[in-house]
Amino acid sequence: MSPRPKREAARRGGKDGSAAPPPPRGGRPPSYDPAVVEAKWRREWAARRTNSTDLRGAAKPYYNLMMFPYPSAEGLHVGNVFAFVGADIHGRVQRLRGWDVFEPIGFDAFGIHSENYALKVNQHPGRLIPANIANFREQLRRIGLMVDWDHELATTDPAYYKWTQWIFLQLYRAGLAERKRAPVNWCPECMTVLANEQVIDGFCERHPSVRVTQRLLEQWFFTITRYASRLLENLKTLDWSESTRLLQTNWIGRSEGAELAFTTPVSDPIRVYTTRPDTVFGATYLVLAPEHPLVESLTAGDRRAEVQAYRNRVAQMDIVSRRVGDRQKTGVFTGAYARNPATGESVPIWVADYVLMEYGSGAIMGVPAHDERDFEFAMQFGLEIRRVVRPAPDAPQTAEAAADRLPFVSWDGVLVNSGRFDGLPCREAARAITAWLAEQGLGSPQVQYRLHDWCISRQRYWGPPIPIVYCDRCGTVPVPEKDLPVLLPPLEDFRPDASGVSPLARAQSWYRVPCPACGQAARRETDVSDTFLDSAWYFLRYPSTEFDDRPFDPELTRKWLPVDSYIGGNEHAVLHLMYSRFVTMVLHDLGHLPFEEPYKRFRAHGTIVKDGAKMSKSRGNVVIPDAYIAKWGADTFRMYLMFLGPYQEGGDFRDEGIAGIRRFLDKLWSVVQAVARDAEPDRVAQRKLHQTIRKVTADVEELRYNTAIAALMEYLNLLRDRSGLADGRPAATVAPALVEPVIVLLAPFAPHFAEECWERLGHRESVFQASWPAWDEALAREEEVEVAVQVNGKLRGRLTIPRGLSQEEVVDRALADPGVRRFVDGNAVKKVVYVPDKLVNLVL
RNA sequence: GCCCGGGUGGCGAAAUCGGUAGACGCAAGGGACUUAAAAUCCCUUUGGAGGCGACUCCAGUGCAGGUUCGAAUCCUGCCCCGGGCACCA
Repeated sequence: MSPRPKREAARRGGKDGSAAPPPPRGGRPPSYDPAVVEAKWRREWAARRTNSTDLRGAAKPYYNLMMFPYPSAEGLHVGNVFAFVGADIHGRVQRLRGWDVFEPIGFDAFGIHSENYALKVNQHPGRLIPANIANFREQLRRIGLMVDWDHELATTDPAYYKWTQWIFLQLYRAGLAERKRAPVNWCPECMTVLANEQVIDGFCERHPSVRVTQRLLEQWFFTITRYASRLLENLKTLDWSESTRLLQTNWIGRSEGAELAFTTPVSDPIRVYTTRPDTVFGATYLVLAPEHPLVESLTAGDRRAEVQAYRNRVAQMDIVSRRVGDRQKTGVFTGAYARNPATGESVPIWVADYVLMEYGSGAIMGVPAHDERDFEFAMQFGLEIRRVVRPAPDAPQTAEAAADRLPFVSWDGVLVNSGRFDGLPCREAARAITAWLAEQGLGSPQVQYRLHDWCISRQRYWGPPIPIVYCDRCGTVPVPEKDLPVLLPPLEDFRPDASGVSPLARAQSWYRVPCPACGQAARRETDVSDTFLDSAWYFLRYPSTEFDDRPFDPELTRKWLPVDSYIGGNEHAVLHLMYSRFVTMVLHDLGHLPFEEPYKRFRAHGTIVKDGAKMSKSRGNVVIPDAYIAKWGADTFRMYLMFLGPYQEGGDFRDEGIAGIRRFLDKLWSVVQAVARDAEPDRVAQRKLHQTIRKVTADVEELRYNTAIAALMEYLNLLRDRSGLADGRPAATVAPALVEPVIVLLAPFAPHFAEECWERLGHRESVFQASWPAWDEALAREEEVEVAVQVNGKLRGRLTIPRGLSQEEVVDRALADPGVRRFVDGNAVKKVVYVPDKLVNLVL
């Protein structure tokens, strides 16, 4: 890499004399040295406080948020860089357009990832995490983000998690935090609870030979299900990536149906939820989930042993393998019967684990003729299969209808064997039957959601303690707000053990406290809360990091929130985004926030693969950003990441490709050196410049960074051709007006490079004080256009014509073209299709 | 199984409203400069056929059909890849 000659820097008034480059060779323009330029501008930005936002004084606030990283020991991943750079470009564009942009960052430093890593390297997370954060901070600085470091935060900071605990208390007081018994995955080898994602086909992900078991533990839940319909409805009003909206919609999983009552002589009626009340005449049995509370009282004396054995077996199975869908059906008959509310017949009651207690009422009616699973179950146990729907005669002839085989599950059918409802189409019948049963008090329409309550308890060490105290006299007592934060004690031994309770349960001196209500000896909650609670509100904290007496300042919050732009990965589409929406809604309902949706606009970025394959350590194809930045410079790396594919889809990182971006910057650099005040502005280049401004403006708006960069390259190629720089004419010069706007357009992508060029072009202020260039439609307009000539839809020639020529004139000229005439060949033109200034099609 | 997204040159990709397919970049080949190399610059580059040549023709956007003056783009059916959900009644 050839350094820039001193002479050149001195002539241009550059202040940077620190490097001592060798003299230039062969009179070629001095080349660009990113190491020098980038170090210089990092210093300048810090010294001039270029990226610090005046939160109180801002006239046009714009909150540009990116998903804060988990500070791993490995350091910044290329996926992080891709995400942050894309968001940073958006922020910088908005700034150039005159907004006061606030671009904060922080660290999501609590959680099982950090803790497991700490266990692996046998170090305390309390010492590990600050080192990781320091490393991340340095890496983030090096990629040139416009981050306002005055507002950095870390979720592990007591000044932060004090307010995470405060939020728990708000939910608790609002009755939205409940303690209940729930099953968890337990790995006997790790001696810890596993998330569902850590269980692979029933085995522990870290111990492939160890079967995961199920344990029942008392846990804290936030009842997010009460917000299901609101979370769903609001989605329609948000400016979010469609893909993200869909993921959330499916996750909430709304379905419409009915709850029907099957009465029994020995217990309360059994309520079942069904989306197909039209098939109730075909319900030939009932199934209860093994955990269903009525199983006990229903089971006949001689069936007890068998039913109990079955329930025990299921209880021991891990949650994940129980839910594998293609497993053979199992079940056991209770010996009891219930009355089908439609037919009045007695149907047998079974217990089977294909019915889940968490959904609906934990009981279903078995309609084997019209449900895949029920069909399979009935075949397995020889239960009656009664057809009550036939394919509708006028319905579309689908494969299913044509085969006319059971189970027939389509809605496109008419009822049979259903008494007075025979002949009704399914949809109509569903309504009519629900209404009929409702009259008798045996049913009602019902909406169900698949969304589950949010379990926030973690039997782990590395998280914020849940601020609750248990007292024998007063029961569950919240820690008073004045006593927050409940500090996480610095336990040396934070290893989980076989007991299944948090390591904090071994810290007697910590958990033994007087009850806040009565003063008697009591015991702290020893579980910590889920990391997703930390990240559910961090965007509220950024503007208010200076305050230790409030989580978020009302005035600043009103001014800066909700977030104007949030860019992040779809891997957080459901959990993080759903939880932060929920927490925001609750805080709004409690009067703490003036808005109920946290993110006005959300865009999901894509993922980067390497050489066509997913990056992984075992494949050895992980891109380490530092190495590329050291070799090519941060600006080149940033731009390459944005160039390799559409931002919202991701792309394929290939080592060979990055050189092209560097060549582009090198060429632009030499063009900047050739700028001369007195140079003639070239009309053709000027037109292309205005077209480029127009295109880049439109592209960055939609995050189409790859095509924006392509447009800049195209312009540079033309400018070099027009000015004679391409063929190395030593005396070639370029007018400033043809270069300066390009530096501004480029600045969001390559901020250090643009600053340096801007300064060399004679500007004192940062390029980010400039404003986004405007284009002039008149100057951008082409006077001559090329029109395609088709004969019968096939391209037969091209015409260059003045813009706006009439159809007749274009047809005349087309027919005069010998290449076109050959194909017309004396035939009459029957029809002409003319798209002005674009295309003419002669139909013979 | 269900719900999304995608399939375009040797490669990453463009084509924004149904209107000239392959912009931009990489790689490759050829050339210029150089004692030489690197770097740089220029030219060629979808496949096939024809012509000394400027060029011309045919085919072509996963596959098979359809709608249209005209389809990468819209419709129907199918194949493949990626992601999400997954016994949710």
